[in-house]
Amino acid sequence: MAEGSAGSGGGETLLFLTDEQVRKGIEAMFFAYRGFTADPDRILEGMDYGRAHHRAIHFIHRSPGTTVTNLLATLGVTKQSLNRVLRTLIDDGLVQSRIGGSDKRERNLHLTVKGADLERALSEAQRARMRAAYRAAGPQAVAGFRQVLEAMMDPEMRRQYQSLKEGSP
Amino acid sequence: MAEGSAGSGGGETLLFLTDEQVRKGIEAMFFAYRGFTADPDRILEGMDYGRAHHRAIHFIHRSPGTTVTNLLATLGVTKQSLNRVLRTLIDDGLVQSRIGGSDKRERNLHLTVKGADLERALSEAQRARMRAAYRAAGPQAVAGFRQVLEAMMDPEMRRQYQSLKEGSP
DNA sequence: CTTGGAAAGTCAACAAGGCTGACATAAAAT
DNA sequence: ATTTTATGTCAGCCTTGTTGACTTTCCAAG
Repeated sequence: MAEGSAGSGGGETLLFLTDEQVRKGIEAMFFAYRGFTADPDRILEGMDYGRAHHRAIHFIHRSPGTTVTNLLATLGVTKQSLNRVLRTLIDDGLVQSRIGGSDKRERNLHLTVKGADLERALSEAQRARMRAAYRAAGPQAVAGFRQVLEAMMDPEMRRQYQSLKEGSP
Repeated sequence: MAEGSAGSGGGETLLFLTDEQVRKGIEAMFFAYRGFTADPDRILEGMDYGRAHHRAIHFIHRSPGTTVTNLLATLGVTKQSLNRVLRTLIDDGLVQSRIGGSDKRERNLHLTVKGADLERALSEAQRARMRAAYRAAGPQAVAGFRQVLEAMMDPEMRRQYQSLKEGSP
Protein backbone atom coordinates (compact mmCIF):
# COMPACT_ATOMS: atom_id res chain seq x y z
CA MET A 1 0.00 0.00 0.00
CA ALA A 2 2.46 2.64 1.11
CA GLU A 3 4.78 3.61 -1.67
CA GLY A 4 8.49 3.54 -1.12
CA SER A 5 7.93 0.70 1.30
CA ALA A 6 11.01 -0.96 -0.09
CA GLY A 7 13.22 -0.77 -3.11
CA SER A 8 10.29 -2.11 -5.07
CA GLY A 9 10.05 -0.11 -8.23
CA GLY A 10 10.66 3.57 -7.59
CA GLY A 11 14.28 4.17 -8.38
CA GLU A 12 17.00 5.19 -5.95
CA THR A 13 15.75 8.75 -5.67
CA LEU A 14 12.81 7.57 -3.60
CA LEU A 15 14.76 5.65 -1.00
CA PHE A 16 14.39 8.57 1.38
CA LEU A 17 10.64 7.92 1.43
CA THR A 18 11.04 4.47 2.94
CA ASP A 19 8.87 3.72 5.96
CA GLU A 20 12.05 3.31 7.96
CA GLN A 21 13.34 6.73 6.96
CA VAL A 22 10.03 8.32 7.75
CA ARG A 23 9.87 6.63 11.13
CA LYS A 24 13.26 8.00 11.99
CA GLY A 25 12.06 11.45 11.10
CA ILE A 26 9.14 10.96 13.47
CA GLU A 27 11.44 9.96 16.29
CA ALA A 28 13.76 12.84 15.52
CA MET A 29 10.84 15.25 15.87
CA PHE A 30 9.90 13.72 19.18
CA PHE A 31 13.34 13.87 20.74
CA ALA A 32 14.22 17.23 19.26
CA TYR A 33 11.06 18.87 20.50
CA ARG A 34 12.04 17.90 24.01
CA GLY A 35 15.31 19.73 23.63
CA PHE A 36 13.52 22.60 21.99
CA THR A 37 11.39 23.29 25.06
CA ALA A 38 13.85 22.20 27.73
CA ASP A 39 15.68 25.49 28.34
CA PRO A 40 12.69 27.81 28.60
CA ASP A 41 10.95 25.22 30.75
CA ARG A 42 13.88 25.30 33.14
CA ILE A 43 13.70 29.08 33.41
CA LEU A 44 9.94 29.06 33.92
CA GLU A 45 9.94 26.42 36.61
CA GLY A 46 9.96 28.09 39.97
CA MET A 47 8.20 31.14 38.57
CA ASP A 48 4.44 30.82 38.51
CA TYR A 49 4.51 30.40 34.74
CA GLY A 50 4.59 27.54 32.32
CA ARG A 51 4.92 26.74 28.66
CA ALA A 52 1.58 28.32 27.87
CA HIS A 53 2.78 31.64 29.24
CA HIS A 54 5.93 31.37 27.19
CA ARG A 55 3.95 30.90 24.00
CA ALA A 56 1.71 33.87 24.70
CA ILE A 57 4.69 36.06 25.50
CA HIS A 58 6.50 34.92 22.39
CA PHE A 59 3.73 35.81 19.99
CA ILE A 60 2.86 39.07 21.68
CA HIS A 61 6.48 40.04 21.35
CA ARG A 62 6.46 38.94 17.75
CA SER A 63 3.29 40.83 16.82
CA PRO A 64 3.00 43.75 19.20
CA GLY A 65 -0.52 45.13 19.36
CA THR A 66 -2.07 41.87 18.21
CA THR A 67 -5.64 41.20 19.30
CA VAL A 68 -6.95 38.39 21.46
CA THR A 69 -8.77 36.77 18.55
CA ASN A 70 -5.59 36.87 16.57
CA LEU A 71 -3.60 35.27 19.32
CA LEU A 72 -6.26 32.59 19.73
CA ALA A 73 -5.88 31.63 16.10
CA THR A 74 -2.12 31.54 16.35
CA LEU A 75 -1.99 29.47 19.51
CA GLY A 76 -4.86 27.20 18.59
CA VAL A 77 -6.42 27.05 22.04
CA THR A 78 -9.77 28.13 23.40
CA LYS A 79 -10.57 31.60 24.62
CA GLN A 80 -10.98 30.32 28.15
CA SER A 81 -7.64 28.61 28.11
CA LEU A 82 -5.82 31.63 26.78
CA ASN A 83 -7.66 33.93 29.11
CA ARG A 84 -6.41 32.13 32.17
CA VAL A 85 -2.85 32.62 31.02
CA LEU A 86 -3.30 36.16 29.78
CA ARG A 87 -5.07 37.18 32.98
CA THR A 88 -2.07 36.34 35.12
CA LEU A 89 0.35 37.99 32.72
CA ILE A 90 -1.69 41.19 32.75
CA ASP A 91 -2.21 41.12 36.51
CA ASP A 92 1.50 40.58 37.05
CA GLY A 93 2.32 43.49 34.80
CA LEU A 94 4.06 41.60 32.02
CA VAL A 95 1.45 42.32 29.38
CA GLN A 96 -0.56 45.42 28.74
CA SER A 97 -4.03 45.26 27.22
CA ARG A 98 -5.06 48.46 25.45
CA ILE A 99 -8.50 49.19 24.08
CA GLY A 100 -8.45 49.09 20.29
CA GLY A 101 -8.08 52.33 18.36
CA SER A 102 -10.45 51.75 15.45
CA ASP A 103 -12.55 48.99 16.99
CA LYS A 104 -13.03 49.54 20.69
CA ARG A 105 -14.14 45.97 21.28
CA GLU A 106 -10.66 44.77 20.49
CA ARG A 107 -7.75 44.68 22.91
CA ASN A 108 -4.28 45.33 21.62
CA LEU A 109 -1.68 43.34 23.49
CA HIS A 110 1.81 44.60 24.25
CA LEU A 111 4.65 43.47 26.47
CA THR A 112 5.62 45.80 29.27
CA VAL A 113 9.28 46.37 30.06
CA LYS A 114 9.04 43.60 32.61
CA GLY A 115 7.38 41.34 30.08
CA ALA A 116 10.02 42.11 27.50
CA ASP A 117 12.69 41.22 30.03
CA LEU A 118 11.23 37.78 30.54
CA GLU A 119 10.74 37.35 26.81
CA ARG A 120 14.40 38.09 26.29
CA ALA A 121 15.53 35.62 28.90
CA LEU A 122 13.36 32.84 27.49
CA SER A 123 14.16 33.61 23.92
CA GLU A 124 17.88 33.85 24.49
CA ALA A 125 17.95 30.43 26.07
CA GLN A 126 15.96 28.89 23.28
CA ARG A 127 17.88 30.67 20.57
CA ALA A 128 21.20 29.60 22.01
CA ARG A 129 20.34 25.96 21.52
CA MET A 130 18.83 26.61 18.13
CA ARG A 131 21.81 28.59 16.98
CA ALA A 132 24.19 25.88 18.15
CA ALA A 133 22.19 23.34 16.17
CA TYR A 134 22.17 25.59 13.11
CA ARG A 135 25.89 26.13 13.32
CA ALA A 136 26.58 22.44 13.74
CA ALA A 137 24.41 21.49 10.79
CA GLY A 138 25.32 24.28 8.41
CA PRO A 139 23.30 26.64 6.20
CA GLN A 140 22.18 24.08 3.67
CA ALA A 141 20.86 21.75 6.34
CA VAL A 142 19.03 24.68 7.91
CA ALA A 143 17.32 25.45 4.63
CA GLY A 144 16.18 21.84 4.38
CA PHE A 145 15.05 21.85 7.98
CA ARG A 146 12.82 24.82 7.35
CA GLN A 147 11.45 23.37 4.14
CA VAL A 148 10.42 20.09 5.71
CA LEU A 149 8.87 21.74 8.76
CA GLU A 150 6.89 24.08 6.58
CA ALA A 151 5.61 21.21 4.48
CA MET A 152 4.56 19.43 7.64
CA MET A 153 2.22 22.18 8.84
CA ASP A 154 -1.51 22.27 8.36
CA PRO A 155 -2.35 24.77 5.63
CA GLU A 156 -3.84 27.22 8.09
CA MET A 157 -0.80 27.05 10.34
CA ARG A 158 1.40 27.54 7.31
CA ARG A 159 -0.39 30.77 6.52
CA GLN A 160 0.06 31.94 10.09
CA TYR A 161 3.71 31.03 9.94
CA GLN A 162 4.30 32.71 6.63
CA SER A 163 2.57 35.88 7.68
CA LEU A 164 5.11 36.14 10.48
CA LYS A 165 7.84 35.11 8.14
CA GLU A 166 9.53 38.24 7.02
CA GLY A 167 7.88 39.59 10.05
CA SER A 168 7.21 42.66 12.06
CA PRO A 169 9.33 45.70 11.24
CA MET B 1 26.18 39.53 23.11
CA ALA B 2 24.61 37.12 20.65
CA GLU B 3 26.76 36.59 17.63
CA GLY B 4 25.35 36.90 14.18
CA SER B 5 22.96 39.50 15.53
CA ALA B 6 23.30 41.46 12.30
CA GLY B 7 25.66 41.75 9.39
CA SER B 8 28.18 42.96 11.92
CA GLY B 9 31.45 41.27 11.16
CA GLY B 10 30.99 37.60 10.42
CA GLY B 11 30.89 37.27 6.67
CA GLU B 12 27.92 36.24 4.52
CA THR B 13 28.20 32.60 5.46
CA LEU B 14 26.87 33.38 8.93
CA LEU B 15 23.73 35.20 7.86
CA PHE B 16 21.72 32.08 8.59
CA LEU B 17 22.61 32.47 12.27
CA THR B 18 20.84 35.80 12.55
CA ASP B 19 18.45 36.18 15.47
CA GLU B 20 15.67 36.62 12.93
CA GLN B 21 16.49 33.39 11.17
CA VAL B 22 16.71 31.53 14.44
CA ARG B 23 13.38 32.91 15.59
CA LYS B 24 11.76 31.69 12.42
CA GLY B 25 13.16 28.27 13.07
CA ILE B 26 11.59 28.36 16.52
CA GLU B 27 8.22 29.27 15.11
CA ALA B 28 8.55 26.60 12.43
CA MET B 29 9.13 24.02 15.14
CA PHE B 30 6.07 25.20 17.01
CA PHE B 31 3.69 25.12 14.08
CA ALA B 32 5.11 21.96 12.56
CA TYR B 33 4.84 20.04 15.79
CA ARG B 34 1.14 20.77 15.82
CA GLY B 35 0.79 19.19 12.42
CA PHE B 36 3.01 16.36 13.48
CA THR B 37 0.65 15.29 16.25
CA ALA B 38 -2.64 16.30 14.64
CA ASP B 39 -3.49 13.11 12.75
CA PRO B 40 -2.81 10.57 15.50
CA ASP B 41 -4.61 12.86 17.94
CA ARG B 42 -7.65 12.78 15.71
CA ILE B 43 -7.63 8.98 15.65
CA LEU B 44 -7.16 8.74 19.40
CA GLU B 45 -9.92 11.16 20.29
CA GLY B 46 -13.04 9.24 21.02
CA MET B 47 -11.06 6.22 22.11
CA ASP B 48 -10.04 6.31 25.74
CA TYR B 49 -6.46 7.02 24.74
CA GLY B 50 -4.32 10.07 24.24
CA ARG B 51 -0.92 11.18 23.08
CA ALA B 52 0.78 9.47 25.98
CA HIS B 53 -0.64 6.12 24.90
CA HIS B 54 0.52 6.74 21.37
CA ARG B 55 4.08 7.34 22.51
CA ALA B 56 4.16 4.20 24.62
CA ILE B 57 2.76 2.14 21.77
CA HIS B 58 5.23 3.63 19.33
CA PHE B 59 8.30 2.78 21.33
CA ILE B 60 7.10 -0.66 22.34
CA HIS B 61 6.56 -1.36 18.68
CA ARG B 62 9.96 0.01 17.89
CA SER B 63 11.78 -1.98 20.56
CA PRO B 64 9.73 -5.10 21.20
CA GLY B 65 10.56 -6.70 24.53
CA THR B 66 11.87 -3.47 26.00
CA THR B 67 11.69 -3.11 29.76
CA VAL B 68 9.77 -0.57 31.80
CA THR B 69 12.94 1.18 32.96
CA ASN B 70 14.06 1.43 29.39
CA LEU B 71 10.80 2.92 28.28
CA LEU B 72 10.91 5.38 31.15
CA ALA B 73 14.25 6.67 29.95
CA THR B 74 13.05 6.96 26.38
CA LEU B 75 9.85 8.77 27.22
CA GLY B 76 11.32 10.93 29.93
CA VAL B 77 8.39 10.69 32.31
CA THR B 78 8.00 9.30 35.79
CA LYS B 79 7.22 5.72 36.62
CA GLN B 80 3.83 6.72 38.00
CA SER B 81 2.93 8.61 34.89
CA LEU B 82 3.93 5.82 32.56
CA ASN B 83 2.27 3.24 34.75
CA ARG B 84 -1.10 4.87 34.44
CA VAL B 85 -0.86 4.68 30.68
CA LEU B 86 0.68 1.22 30.55
CA ARG B 87 -1.88 -0.13 32.97
CA THR B 88 -4.78 0.70 30.68
CA LEU B 89 -2.97 -0.61 27.63
CA ILE B 90 -2.27 -3.92 29.35
CA ASP B 91 -5.78 -4.17 30.80
CA ASP B 92 -7.28 -3.46 27.40
CA GLY B 93 -5.14 -6.14 25.83
CA LEU B 94 -3.02 -3.93 23.58
CA VAL B 95 0.24 -4.57 25.39
CA GLN B 96 1.55 -7.75 26.92
CA SER B 97 3.89 -7.65 29.91
CA ARG B 98 6.04 -10.76 30.20
CA ILE B 99 8.30 -11.59 33.12
CA GLY B 100 11.93 -11.21 32.11
CA GLY B 101 13.91 -14.25 31.04
CA SER B 102 17.27 -13.58 32.62
CA ASP B 103 16.15 -11.09 35.26
CA LYS B 104 12.75 -11.99 36.60
CA ARG B 105 12.24 -8.54 38.11
CA GLU B 106 12.04 -7.05 34.66
CA ARG B 107 8.97 -6.96 32.47
CA ASN B 108 9.36 -7.29 28.74
CA LEU B 109 6.76 -5.33 26.85
CA HIS B 110 5.23 -6.41 23.57
CA LEU B 111 2.30 -5.30 21.47
CA THR B 112 -0.50 -7.79 21.06
CA VAL B 113 -2.17 -8.19 17.68
CA LYS B 114 -4.75 -5.67 18.78
CA GLY B 115 -2.02 -3.31 19.92
CA ALA B 116 -0.16 -3.71 16.67
CA ASP B 117 -3.34 -2.87 14.79
CA LEU B 118 -3.68 0.43 16.60
CA GLU B 119 0.01 1.13 16.17
CA ARG B 120 -0.37 0.65 12.45
CA ALA B 121 -3.33 2.98 12.21
CA LEU B 122 -1.60 5.72 14.17
CA SER B 123 1.69 5.29 12.43
CA GLU B 124 0.19 5.25 8.98
CA ALA B 125 -1.58 8.52 9.59
CA GLN B 126 1.54 10.16 10.93
CA ARG B 127 3.77 8.73 8.24
CA ALA B 128 1.45 9.88 5.50
CA ARG B 129 1.92 13.48 6.52
CA MET B 130 5.62 13.03 7.06
CA ARG B 131 6.06 11.34 3.73
CA ALA B 132 4.17 14.10 1.95
CA ALA B 133 6.42 16.66 3.59
CA TYR B 134 9.51 14.66 2.65
CA ARG B 135 8.37 14.36 -0.92
CA ALA B 136 7.56 18.04 -1.17
CA ALA B 137 10.90 19.09 0.25
CA GLY B 138 13.15 16.57 -1.47
CA PRO B 139 15.94 14.27 -0.29
CA GLN B 140 18.50 16.94 0.36
CA ALA B 141 16.13 18.96 2.52
CA VAL B 142 15.28 15.81 4.43
CA ALA B 143 18.93 15.20 5.19
CA GLY B 144 19.23 18.73 6.51
CA PHE B 145 16.07 18.36 8.52
CA ARG B 146 17.45 15.32 10.26
CA GLN B 147 20.79 16.94 10.90
CA VAL B 148 19.33 20.01 12.54
CA LEU B 149 16.91 18.02 14.68
CA GLU B 150 19.66 15.74 15.84
CA ALA B 151 21.85 18.68 16.79
CA MET B 152 18.96 20.12 18.76
CA MET B 153 18.57 17.15 21.08
CA ASP B 154 20.00 16.86 24.55
CA PRO B 155 23.01 14.54 24.47
CA GLU B 156 21.18 11.82 26.31
CA MET B 157 18.21 12.00 23.96
CA ARG B 158 20.60 11.88 21.05
CA ARG B 159 22.03 8.63 22.31
CA GLN B 160 18.55 7.21 22.68
CA TYR B 161 17.70 8.35 19.20
CA GLN B 162 20.83 6.98 17.66
CA SER B 163 20.48 3.64 19.33
CA LEU B 164 17.13 3.32 17.58
CA LYS B 165 18.59 4.72 14.43
CA GLU B 166 19.41 1.80 12.24
CA GLY B 167 16.92 0.10 14.39
CA SER B 168 15.73 -3.19 15.64
CA PRO B 169 16.06 -6.06 13.17
C1' DC C 1 -32.32 53.86 15.60
C1' DT C 2 -32.77 49.26 16.47
C1' DT C 3 -31.01 44.96 16.19
C1' DG C 4 -27.89 41.24 15.15
C1' DG C 5 -23.44 39.71 15.53
C1' DA C 6 -18.54 40.08 16.83
C1' DA C 7 -14.83 40.71 20.50
C1' DA C 8 -13.76 40.01 24.89
C1' DG C 9 -14.25 38.29 29.56
C1' DT C 10 -15.87 35.16 33.16
C1' DC C 11 -17.82 31.16 35.97
C1' DA C 12 -18.02 26.31 36.57
C1' DA C 13 -16.84 21.74 35.79
C1' DC C 14 -14.13 18.33 33.86
C1' DA C 15 -10.10 15.47 31.69
C1' DA C 16 -5.40 14.32 30.33
C1' DG C 17 -1.11 13.83 31.72
C1' DG C 18 2.65 15.66 34.07
C1' DC C 19 4.69 15.74 39.12
C1' DT C 20 6.08 14.34 44.26
C1' DG C 21 6.19 11.31 48.20
C1' DA C 22 5.48 7.12 50.50
C1' DC C 23 5.26 2.24 50.46
C1' DA C 24 5.26 -2.77 49.03
C1' DT C 25 7.07 -6.86 46.79
C1' DA C 26 10.15 -9.83 44.39
C1' DA C 27 14.46 -10.88 42.82
C1' DA C 28 19.21 -9.96 42.09
C1' DA C 29 23.68 -8.67 43.91
C1' DT C 30 26.90 -8.09 47.47
C1' DA D 1 21.90 -11.80 55.51
C1' DT D 2 21.55 -7.42 53.79
C1' DT D 3 21.20 -4.05 50.37
C1' DT D 4 19.89 -2.59 45.96
C1' DT D 5 17.14 -2.72 41.77
C1' DA D 6 12.83 -3.18 39.02
C1' DT D 7 8.24 -2.79 39.21
C1' DG D 8 3.80 -1.47 40.85
C1' DT D 9 0.51 1.29 43.48
C1' DC D 10 -2.00 4.81 46.51
C1' DA D 11 -2.87 9.57 47.23
C1' DG D 12 -2.73 14.17 46.10
C1' DC D 13 -1.34 18.13 43.50
C1' DC D 14 -0.56 21.27 39.21
C1' DT D 15 -0.85 22.95 34.45
C1' DT D 16 -3.22 23.33 30.56
C1' DG D 17 -6.41 21.84 27.63
C1' DT D 18 -11.71 21.16 26.90
C1' DT D 19 -17.36 22.42 26.93
C1' DG D 20 -21.16 25.09 27.96
C1' DA D 21 -23.53 29.09 29.52
C1' DC D 22 -23.82 33.90 30.05
C1' DT D 23 -22.51 39.06 30.11
C1' DT D 24 -20.88 43.49 28.45
C1' DT D 25 -19.48 46.37 25.02
C1' DC D 26 -19.47 47.93 20.63
C1' DC D 27 -19.68 47.87 15.42
C1' DA D 28 -22.47 47.62 11.41
C1' DA D 29 -26.34 46.63 8.58
C1' DG D 30 -31.07 47.17 8.05
